[in-house]
Amino acid sequence: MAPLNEDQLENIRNERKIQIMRAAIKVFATHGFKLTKISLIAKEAGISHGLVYHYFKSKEEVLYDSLEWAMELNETRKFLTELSEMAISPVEKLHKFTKFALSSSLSTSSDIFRIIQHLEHTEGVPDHLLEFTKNVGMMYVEFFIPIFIEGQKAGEIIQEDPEVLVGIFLTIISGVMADDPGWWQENMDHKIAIYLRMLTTR
Amino acid sequence: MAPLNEDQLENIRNERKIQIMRAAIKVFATHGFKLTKISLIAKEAGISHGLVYHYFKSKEEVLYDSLEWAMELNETRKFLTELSEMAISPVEKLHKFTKFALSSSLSTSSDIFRIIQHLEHTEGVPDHLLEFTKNVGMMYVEFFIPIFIEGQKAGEIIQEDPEVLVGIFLTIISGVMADDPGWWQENMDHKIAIYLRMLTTR
Amino acid sequence: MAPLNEDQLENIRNERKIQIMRAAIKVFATHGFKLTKISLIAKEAGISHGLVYHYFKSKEEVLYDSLEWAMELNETRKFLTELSEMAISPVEKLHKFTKFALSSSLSTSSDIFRIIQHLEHTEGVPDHLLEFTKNVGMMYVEFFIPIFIEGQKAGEIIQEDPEVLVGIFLTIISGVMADDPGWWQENMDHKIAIYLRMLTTR
Amino acid sequence: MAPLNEDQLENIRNERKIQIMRAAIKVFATHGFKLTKISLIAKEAGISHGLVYHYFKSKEEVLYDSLEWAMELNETRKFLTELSEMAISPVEKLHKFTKFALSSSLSTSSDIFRIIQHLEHTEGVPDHLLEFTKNVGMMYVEFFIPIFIEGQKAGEIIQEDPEVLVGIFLTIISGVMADDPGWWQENMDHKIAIYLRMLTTR
DNA sequence: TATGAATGAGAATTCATTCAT
DNA sequence: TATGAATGAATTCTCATTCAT
Repeated sequence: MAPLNEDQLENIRNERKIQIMRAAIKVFATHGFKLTKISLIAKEAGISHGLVYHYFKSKEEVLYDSLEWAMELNETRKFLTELSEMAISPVEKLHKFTKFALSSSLSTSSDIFRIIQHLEHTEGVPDHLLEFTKNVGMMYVEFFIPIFIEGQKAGEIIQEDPEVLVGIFLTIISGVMADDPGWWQENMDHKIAIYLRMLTTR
Repeated sequence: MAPLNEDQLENIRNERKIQIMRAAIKVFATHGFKLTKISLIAKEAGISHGLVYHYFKSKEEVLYDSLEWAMELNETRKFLTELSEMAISPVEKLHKFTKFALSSSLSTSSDIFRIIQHLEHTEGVPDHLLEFTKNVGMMYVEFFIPIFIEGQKAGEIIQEDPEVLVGIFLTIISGVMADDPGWWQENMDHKIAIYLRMLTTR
Repeated sequence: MAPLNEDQLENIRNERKIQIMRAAIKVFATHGFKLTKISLIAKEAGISHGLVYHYFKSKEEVLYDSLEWAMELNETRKFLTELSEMAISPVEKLHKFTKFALSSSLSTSSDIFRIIQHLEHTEGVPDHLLEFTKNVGMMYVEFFIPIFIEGQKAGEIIQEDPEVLVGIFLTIISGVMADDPGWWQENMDHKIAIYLRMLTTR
Repeated sequence: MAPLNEDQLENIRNERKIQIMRAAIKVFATHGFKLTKISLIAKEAGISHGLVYHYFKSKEEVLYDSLEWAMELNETRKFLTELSEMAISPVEKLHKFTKFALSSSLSTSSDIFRIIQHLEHTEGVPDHLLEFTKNVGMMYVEFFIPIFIEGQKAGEIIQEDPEVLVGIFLTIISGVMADDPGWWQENMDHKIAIYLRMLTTR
């Protein structure tokens, strides 16, 4: 067999990396940074722990690269894009988003959420990671502000400072996702409807 | 010189123990069980790490005793009692409670909340601690159910299964307290008012 | 470069384990369980203390596995088998055994003896270890009873309850091995001959 | 009441010291030096652990002083003196001594034995303690040599180098005392009689 | 003289990281 | 690229010793 050419090698390398990062995201989300053992990531990825250090310099780099990678292919971002293009009312958009956030507890996107929340409450997080988390938060806010304004224009959403409303809307979702998403799984639509009453006119 | 008499010793012992437990609650709330270092509790309490083991058998006992102690003097419990006796409407009670929960972020009561949430999401927590956390949760639910029913009778609160309403009300507060209480400090009354709209009739 | 193949790894692993167990037996024999420091075993084995935990879960497991391993290759057991097949008189067998036991003071077999005695006089030894020690003791008794009976039939050994005789014979050897085997090295045959007079007719 | 005079104070002081030393001998005999906790001695003596340090500089001094004290009032020494004055045959003396040694397992004298044996097998024992142990050993040897010679003259004891015989006699007793005195308690006279057969003519 | 509170050195164990193969 | 052997820093817990009262 001819030796693999560089591109192919690069591909293999990338796939290995992705395999590790996918595992890392999952494990970091469950245990947080400090309590995540490299050996657990390795096990989850089905490789030896030594190999992790061929692709990443340190545990911290595993985290950082994994987050970056996860954000790039982020389903949430995709979901937001799709959402923005849907022909439904603003409040229906909020409903859909909330449902997505709470029900996707097993997907990468909620894992990212959880990791970022961990980081925000952790001391000694390196600057570039902190900045990263801020940016992610900002992305959401900037996405929802126009939707809220639109909702207010349509008379669906109450007349309050949109930033405050988005803030309430997102901190609560974020808190709930981190705290007890399980509770919401049953009768989710109904519960979300109640939840959104705080924002809607009648 | 005569040794200290029994009362004096008892006092020192009690005060030291409380001093340690107060520190422990704070540190456990910040870092969770596993990541809390005894040395940090000791530092926070201003004593040597060895002394902690003079008063407690193990890190786990520090946690358990501290939680028990904190629950006994629990401001939340006291607050609930006072609240139940106030001559205000049910919704106003919910408002007051929410405000108390979110504003007391620097006090012991929110620390307890946070610790218990940590424990609930942690594997390998010993049974007696798990039971403890369940009981605390139950206490809140049982306190609020009657208030919601009363509110529904008065036409202030929407006609939904009270258990579901209490569930939403408490999971959100709990999640928010654990996640980002800081955000709520500014303009708290206003934000709470919006928050409660999800429960209230118009 | 290719990683080591499975056989090579298995070899390294086994050799290291044996290297550690050999060191452990020696150190446990000298200091007993509690006072044996893992760091000392590691030093004796020429490795870092961390590596011990790569091969064993805990100090207790080091002890247990080492004993098990030592018993399997146990020279004493081998010696007993050989002894039983020798064409010599029962009393000569006792002589040979005693000599073996006392002269092998620097070998693994007396170390095992010593460790087991330590364990028998120690509180809080886990059950599986206790059982282990009992079995070893029983093995010896069961081996010697027939030899004593044979000696009695041949008129070489005095007519007393064989169990009592074996008991005296073994407790003394065991005590002496643990206490002061050095004293016996000089003129051993002569001393043993005197020792055995307590059992023999004339 | 008049204050106690100096002699009385000295007496109290001495009694306290003795109370501690008595406890210490017992505990050291059971656990050996390193594993003996000062707190356990204190408990056994019914005092606080702090008080031990009023009477002794260190754990080591507790051991040394206790041994010295125990040797001075030593029942064994007394027993030896009495024994030497008894109007019985040398072999009967050996029998009586053996019985005393093995049956006094609950008395101070066997505790001393055990402690000394511990020390002999322990590294890093300070010189003055080592010397002490040697002297004790010598005392026994010197006491028994004449008895053996007398026994040989009387034709009761076999014609061998008395030093060797005393050596065998004492190392075995010492070993057995340390190892498993319990086994001998039942039918002791009978067992001792067998034991002494190794020394006696027929 | 007496107590037990307080300290800190030392030992078991875990785990990120490096390295030989 | 891949493995897991090897190291050592960090953390929990114990206990001799000191000290305030």
